[in-house]
Amino acid sequence: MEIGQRAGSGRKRMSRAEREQQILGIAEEVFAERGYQAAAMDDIAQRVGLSKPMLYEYFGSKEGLLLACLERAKRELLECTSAAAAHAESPEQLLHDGLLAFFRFGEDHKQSWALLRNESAVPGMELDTELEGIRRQQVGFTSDMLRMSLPETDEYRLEAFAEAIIGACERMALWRENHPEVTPETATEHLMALIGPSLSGEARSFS
Amino acid sequence: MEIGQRAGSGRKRMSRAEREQQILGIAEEVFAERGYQAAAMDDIAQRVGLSKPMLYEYFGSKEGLLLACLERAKRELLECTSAAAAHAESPEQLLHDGLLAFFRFGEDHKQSWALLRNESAVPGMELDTELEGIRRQQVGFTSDMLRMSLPETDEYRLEAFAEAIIGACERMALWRENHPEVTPETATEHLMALIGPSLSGEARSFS
DNA sequence: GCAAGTAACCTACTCGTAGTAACCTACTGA
DNA sequence: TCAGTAGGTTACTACGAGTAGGTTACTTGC
Repeated sequence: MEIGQRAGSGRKRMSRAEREQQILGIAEEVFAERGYQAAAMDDIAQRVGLSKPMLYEYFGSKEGLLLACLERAKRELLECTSAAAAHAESPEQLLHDGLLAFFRFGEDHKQSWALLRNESAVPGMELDTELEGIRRQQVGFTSDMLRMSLPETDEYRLEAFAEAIIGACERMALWRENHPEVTPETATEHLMALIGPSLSGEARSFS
Repeated sequence: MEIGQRAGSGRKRMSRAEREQQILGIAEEVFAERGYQAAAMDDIAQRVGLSKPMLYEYFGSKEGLLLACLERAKRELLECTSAAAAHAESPEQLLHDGLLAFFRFGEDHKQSWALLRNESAVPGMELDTELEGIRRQQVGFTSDMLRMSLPETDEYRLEAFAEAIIGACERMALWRENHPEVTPETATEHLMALIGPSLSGEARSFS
């Protein structure tokens, strides 16, 4: 069957961990700039300077590769926001700093953000366990911040609030893309104006 | 080249408009149950009882077909919410009724909702003009509701609030899928508790 | 009633890309 | 020095989006 075999001759061999990180970086780049569908595995492999089957060896499938990228990006985002909120001095400022860090993340890590904003472009089930775990962490982290402001509130409502706030953030981040004049500071200020009042004082009940 | 040609013999011919609606219905079904990627044009065509090229004749591409489905679903959603809000008697109730209608939509139109919740699964640019137009309408409609509660507020902030609230709704609707015990009424109550306070009285400013 | 025109529809392809089988080679350590 | 293995390859298959080019059935003017 005449199989040629000179291709890898001059190339550098890397350890699994090294390659994994290198691939993730390049894949994030390609996914971010072309979108999930249009990004071809062959293309990614070529940019890495490797052949396609290696990508499958490392990540199992195209979806698996995307998932790994998303996971890394999400973790980064979570780290940014929680780090920023670490030195807050009041519950209110805690939330404020977290929001601000979130909006700044989009500007400081354009590539990761481009990936995350299209997250749902992942094809089949987004019920990936690993990813869901990080999502839970986000919600948990947000709930924790809220608990400072609303100590008497039941957990269920806290979680609902957390989901709502995360959703609001995501959508506002998207909105900001069409309105470059809206700075992270302004966006944060708007959001604080919307949800701030309910956090200072008892949340009222409408039934 | 021996081209066969008995396939359409017993089938009904339909006018363009008729077929279009029929195709949209079935495509929505297939997209909703399998997701965008996994849905095959051949499969949709077969269920319609038509051959694939006709789908391309009518909608240009797979993405075009999805877009048409989304458009219809979004219009339905907008109609539901605006109809529900029509008989409200106070600004507060206006918002309440709109939110409630939104959450109920997910239960009453499961199929359309399944489509909308995966909206971003549309591959390339989601900058489709038609779709963007409907999105603007949603934001506009929400802004209008808010304007009743916050007559003195500048338009920019109203739009920001609208985007944030829509985002919060979407995310809470997703959250509800993992928590079937949360009724539309409860979800609405949570959201009203979160954003209600800032709508009654002057929105404060954090700087 | 019968062309001529057109709207609706078909079969049979091409082509790109995800994923796989089967094989190779450089480095490691006993 | 050579067995074992981690890292790598080429050359496929499978499948689905999109297309070229032809056919059937309905409509309309004469």
